[in-house]
Amino acid sequence: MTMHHTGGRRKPPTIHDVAREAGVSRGTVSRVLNGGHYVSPAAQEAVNAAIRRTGYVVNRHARSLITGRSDSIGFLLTEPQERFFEDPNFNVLLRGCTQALAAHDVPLLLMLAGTQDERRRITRYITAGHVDGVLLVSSHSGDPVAEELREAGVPLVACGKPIGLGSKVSYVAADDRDGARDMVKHLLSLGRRRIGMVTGPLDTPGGVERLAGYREVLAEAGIEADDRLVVPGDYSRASGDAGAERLLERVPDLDAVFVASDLMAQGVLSALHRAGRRVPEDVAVGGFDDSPAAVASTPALTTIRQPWDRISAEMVRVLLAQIGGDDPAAVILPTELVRREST
Amino acid sequence: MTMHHTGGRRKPPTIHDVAREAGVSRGTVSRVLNGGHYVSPAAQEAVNAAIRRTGYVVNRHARSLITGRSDSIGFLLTEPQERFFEDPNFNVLLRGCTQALAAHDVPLLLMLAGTQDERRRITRYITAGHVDGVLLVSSHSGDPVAEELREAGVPLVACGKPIGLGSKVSYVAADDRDGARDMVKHLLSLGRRRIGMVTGPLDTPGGVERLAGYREVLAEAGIEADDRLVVPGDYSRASGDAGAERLLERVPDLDAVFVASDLMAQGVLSALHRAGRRVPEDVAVGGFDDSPAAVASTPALTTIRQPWDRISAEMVRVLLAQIGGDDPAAVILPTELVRREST
DNA sequence: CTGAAAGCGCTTACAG
DNA sequence: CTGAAAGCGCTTACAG
Repeated sequence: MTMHHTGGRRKPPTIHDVAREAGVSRGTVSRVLNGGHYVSPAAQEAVNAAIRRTGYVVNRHARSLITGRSDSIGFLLTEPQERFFEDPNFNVLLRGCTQALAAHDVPLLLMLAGTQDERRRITRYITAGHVDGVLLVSSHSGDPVAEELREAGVPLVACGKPIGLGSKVSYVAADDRDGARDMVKHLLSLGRRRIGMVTGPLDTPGGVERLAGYREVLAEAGIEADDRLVVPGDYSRASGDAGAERLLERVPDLDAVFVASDLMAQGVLSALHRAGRRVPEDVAVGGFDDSPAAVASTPALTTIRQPWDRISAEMVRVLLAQIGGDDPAAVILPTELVRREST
Repeated sequence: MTMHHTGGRRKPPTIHDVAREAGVSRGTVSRVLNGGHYVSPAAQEAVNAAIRRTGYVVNRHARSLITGRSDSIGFLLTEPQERFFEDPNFNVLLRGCTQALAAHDVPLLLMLAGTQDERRRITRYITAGHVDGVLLVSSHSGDPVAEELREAGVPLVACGKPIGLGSKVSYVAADDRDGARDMVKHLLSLGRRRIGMVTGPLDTPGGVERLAGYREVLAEAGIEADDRLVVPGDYSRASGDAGAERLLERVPDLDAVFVASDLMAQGVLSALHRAGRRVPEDVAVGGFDDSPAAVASTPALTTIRQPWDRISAEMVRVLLAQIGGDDPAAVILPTELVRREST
């Protein structure tokens, strides 16, 4: 079947070969390639047959050179990468985006920009037109990259609301506040009244919104706000562990904890275990994310499911629309309470 | 600083602009861009200054069109993706490769090929020259993709030894057999004698090698082989759980289990817990990978650390060398026993 | 509907 | 060391 020898990378057929094979001009081949408008059925067919016979695949570099589009999308991760990679949600997101993009036959370039230097280099690369648009995932969303890209006119959609950019930048996010509300209402419905919270980083929209939801529901239930019940976390397991310790010190009789991520909730579980508290008998624990960590924990975590598959699909949809000329748009997706053993 | 208006993506400067600005020909600019050979220091400097002033960034499409190289690398994931994405090692690997590549200023294209169809499409894409080389991660390594790519002469390095391809294909792997040996020796040194094993998939080199290491050490210790002590797993948590159940049925007095992955070991821990066995008092459990799951487990897992950061770095190094003309090479990296609470 | 031709931005022998 | 010129593989008005 293959005529070339091992290691020899033969020259792929060009549009010229296809044209010769089909007995038409290169222009006609190109027209078939680009939607088949203004092409007779006969020519259409001849070209398609020739493409099949020659195994022709378009040279994207040549095409991009003239169209000025790269036909590829960047998946840009800024700020502390470790945190993201540790986070199982990240996987689902990355996989979802890659798949959604593959369905449109557009390759995804993975770009990591953890340091100031890398950020500068990648911004340059992007604004030079090497990708048609960017899916942006950054934690601390005061991120200057978003603003720079927006200003350079690069189509962009962020995962989560970029702080400070309002709706000038497209984004897709789960309804963090509503999710938090659901969880705290659930805890209240169980009869818990001294409900602590380990928050996410408060310079992120997710962190802020989940805390806001928690406070709202307690206020609505007529429970007085108590600052000792709120401790900050950074989405890491360790911060959950430390947070629970502090909570226990300050409010020994607390009967529930709402934790802003499942990973932190694992830490909370450990701390509670060390302190001899039973979950959920003594202390109910609610997480956020419905990540694999939620099922892996003992006891399995009651949590808030973020619709990651939908988030990734929407990010891709909005980005492609924007590349096609649409204006920026924000998409907020509902969450869902998943009850397990920890409450 | 920026003169363009929001949303307007202005045309980036070309080599022509730089040439005019520097007062030289385009050829000279190109020579500076490509290493500065045969260029006078004066011209060199003038060009560099012009590049800085204009903010010029090379158009890779134009360059690739003529060089025939894409200056990008594909990270190809074949077979069941879910499993990989569930696997924390995958993250470390992907991140490591992206970073190592970024250091060489070459972008990484993430390619998922879970279905037959996708595999065909992506193979075509790759052999058409859209990437200069491929980092291949596939679980069941009877994978036809590896053979196809090799035959097409695409530079390729696999993660783990591709079954059946011998050393015709480059690969980088941890020393699975030696790691397994270390773990089983450790278990023996603790006085355990009825040591069960939950294997990985036996159509993967890792699965085969870890089992081989287990058997070797038991044989060397003069312990008679007992097939009831070996149950198959597929690296999923669920298969670990099920495997431990079967082990317990068949050999109720077993005193240790060597599990071929940390994720499966989590499942084993659950099953043991349900069965009322204490770990490590009644049954010692050893994992493999030193993934985050190892620390997240209760008790924390004694395990075998795979040097993922080195693996990714080596994969990139070998691939770039091969693209540069080197012959394929295999790299085997040592593992390390990490003692925690489960043994 | 279709062909001939120009041109995208770059690199690379080829003369000097 | 340097410029002029050809050409990489494609798309896109432009005439027919």
